[in-house]
Amino acid sequence: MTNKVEKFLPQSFFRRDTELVARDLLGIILVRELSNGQILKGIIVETEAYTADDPACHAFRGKTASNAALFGPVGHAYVYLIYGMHFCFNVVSHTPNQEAGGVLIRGVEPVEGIETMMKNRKIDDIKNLTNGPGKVAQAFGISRQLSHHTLMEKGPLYLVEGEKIATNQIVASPRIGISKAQEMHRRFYIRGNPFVSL
DNA sequence: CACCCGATTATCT
DNA sequence: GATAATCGGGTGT
Repeated sequence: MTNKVEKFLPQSFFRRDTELVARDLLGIILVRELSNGQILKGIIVETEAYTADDPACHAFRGKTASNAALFGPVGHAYVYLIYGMHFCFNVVSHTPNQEAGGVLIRGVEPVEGIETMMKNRKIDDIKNLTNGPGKVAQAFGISRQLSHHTLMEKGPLYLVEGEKIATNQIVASPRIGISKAQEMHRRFYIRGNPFVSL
């Protein structure tokens, strides 16, 4: 009869090497609280790490108005519009001696609020519901309004602890859709999980 | 299933 | 004017 208490992630979790955070975010629960009080939850199953010294990172050419969140406090959200029509959600995380960095959330396994996610996505097929960064954002109702927002406390969008993923179940591979630094293996996913994008 | 391509717009060159 | 950390629909095998 023990109540399962949601444990938030401390700032120290995000103030570490971005690649390590990307690995450790696998298995973490993403929680969305809609304005009507409805809760959406999903387990993070696919991530990508981007650091300021990486040519593929939005922060590589320095701070601008659009990538400012990447330079802001760790444990907050960085949301941007891609290809004029999709939002992508990142978790700001980097070591104290780096000025910027973040982890792109590419895939989650839906846990709660699946009906609402299907409505948001205007599809009925669970396999295509949240297996891609734009799909996650659409299913969870994440737009740029949530950029800069903290993910470390109760609110419209936050992260809580989940099941620990064994190291031997984590696969590293090249990142998707980038034209630079394709040789770096900074995409991580849970082996065999059906909500991994590729 | 694989491959190709158009949609749509903020941001930077 | 070109590009972009994507998606989904179309065509052909």
